[in-house]
Amino acid sequence: MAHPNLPFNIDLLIRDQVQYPDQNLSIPIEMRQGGGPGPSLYQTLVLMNYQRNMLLGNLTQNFLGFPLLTPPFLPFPILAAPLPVQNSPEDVVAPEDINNVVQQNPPVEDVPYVKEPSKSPEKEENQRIKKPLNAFMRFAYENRPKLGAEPGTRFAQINKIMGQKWKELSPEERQKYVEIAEKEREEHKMKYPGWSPAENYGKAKTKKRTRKIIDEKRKPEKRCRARFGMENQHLWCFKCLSKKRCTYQESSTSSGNSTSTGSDADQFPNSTPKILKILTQESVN
DNA sequence: TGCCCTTTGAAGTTA
DNA sequence: TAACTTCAAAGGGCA
Repeated sequence: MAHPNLPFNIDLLIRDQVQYPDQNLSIPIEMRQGGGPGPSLYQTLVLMNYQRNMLLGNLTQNFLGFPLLTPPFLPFPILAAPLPVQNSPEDVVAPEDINNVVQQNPPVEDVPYVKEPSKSPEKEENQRIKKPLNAFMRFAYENRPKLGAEPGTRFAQINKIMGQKWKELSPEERQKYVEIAEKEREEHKMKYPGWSPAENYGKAKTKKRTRKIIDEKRKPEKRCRARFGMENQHLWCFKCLSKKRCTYQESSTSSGNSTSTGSDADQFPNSTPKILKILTQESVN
C-alpha cells in the first residue's frame, strides 16, 4: 500500500528492510517491522521525517527524491533509500549498496531545527516568535552584567537602576541603542513578515501584571493600609502585612457582595471608561 | 510550577 | 488620536 502523501512506496521500503535482515543493514532490530499490526517504529520515523522536511520546504538536498533522515530526529543514520512510487527495478538500491549511496549523499547538516508543535505551555513559550528588543531592553540586556550587582539582588531593583542609567545616557549614547533596536526590528520584520506582537498576547508569563494594576485602580480605598492606616497595622490582613494583594479586596471582588448600590462609576471612582467596562463585565461574571 | 517584581519602548487594540 | 494593554529581558522570592 502506497501512502497517499508520500512520493515513494513506504511499504516497499519496509519490505526491503525486512527482507534482508541478515545483511548488516545496521538498522536496530527493534526498528524493523515485527509482523504485528500498524506501522513499525522505523516506518513511523520515516513518515515523521518526511512530513518535517515537507514543512521546512527543504526538498532540494536529498537522494532518490527523498530528504535524508538526520539527527536529532532519528537516533541512527539513514541506511536505506526510500523508493519512488513509480520506481523501476533498477531504481531500487540493493541493500549491499546502501552504505555507498549514503556516503555519497551525506546527511544535510544545515537543516534548521524546528520543534514539532506541542500543546504544552512551556514548549509554546519556547516556540513562539518573540518581540524584538526595544532600545531600552537592548541597553538593559547589554549592561545588566556590567552593573556588578551583588548576587541575590532583586531584578526589580536592578531594573530601577537600569531605568535611571537609561535616563542619564547622553542623546548620542542612547541613539546608539535606538539604532541597534531599529535594525533588529527591521531584521525581525524581514525574517517574520506578517508577524504581529499581538500574536503573543496572552502567551507571556507576565500577562497578569496589568490585571493587578486594574485591581488596584478598582478598589484602592479598600486596601487595609488605606482602610485602617499605618498606625493600625494590627487590623491588617496577613497579605497586606506581607505586602501581597489584600485579602479583603480579593474576597469582596470574588464574592460579588458589594454593599454599594450606586452606578459603576460610583463603584470604581478611579477607573477610566475602558477599565469600567472590563470591571463591570467581571462583576456580572 | 509559575506569578511577581521592575524598567522603557514598540506596537497592537479600543473608545 | 489619545488612552490603554501587552510583551520583550533578567533571576530570586514566594505561594
